[in-house]
Amino acid sequence: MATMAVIDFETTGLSPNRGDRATEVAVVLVENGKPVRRYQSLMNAGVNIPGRIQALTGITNDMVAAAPAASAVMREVSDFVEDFPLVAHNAAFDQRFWDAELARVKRNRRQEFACSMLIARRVLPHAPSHKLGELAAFAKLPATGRFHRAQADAEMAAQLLAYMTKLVQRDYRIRDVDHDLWCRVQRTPVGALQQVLADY
DNA sequence: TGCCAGGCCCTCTTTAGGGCCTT
Repeated sequence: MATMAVIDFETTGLSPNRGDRATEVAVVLVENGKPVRRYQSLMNAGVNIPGRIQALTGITNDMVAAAPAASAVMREVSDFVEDFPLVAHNAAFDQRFWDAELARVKRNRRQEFACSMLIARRVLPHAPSHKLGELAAFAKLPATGRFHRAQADAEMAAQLLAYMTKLVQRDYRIRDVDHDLWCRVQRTPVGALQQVLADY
């Protein structure tokens, strides 16, 4: 099975278009559902972190002030990710920050994102919520650390993906559940998974 | 203090509105 890169950003807010910046990034490279390499770093973008965000993530202005420059971290994590296809929970969010922070170091994204939240809505339609933490509890996944820290959330998203991989392998007898299949799943209309995967 | 964005998805829909997710 090809390698996938599960990524998570912590940021100062929701929108890079409104000046929000990344404060931490973590990537877990997974093969056959198992983590094989990890990258994590706080990053200093030289901007203030609002108090409510510091309370949410536990990442303070002092922590980020002592961290490497955002530009250096983005070059490093971009080299780490290479061309591996990306996965994130609510990937539209992480994709916006990945693209925006890469653009600041004159780089471009070279691969597609799959979204574990869109996949979970289809594979786990009866979960009470599709928040990462709620899905982790629903699937009884082992704890990875403090929620809303990049490393813990990337590890949890990787575990969730492995959990959903096993379900699809079991229910549809598809041996090689790869990134292309996940992209197909997230484009599948909600409720139509069985029809779409039955003949895969 | 409360809000901000953007895309998906459902419904009391499609000439729209609002909840869910991410920080």
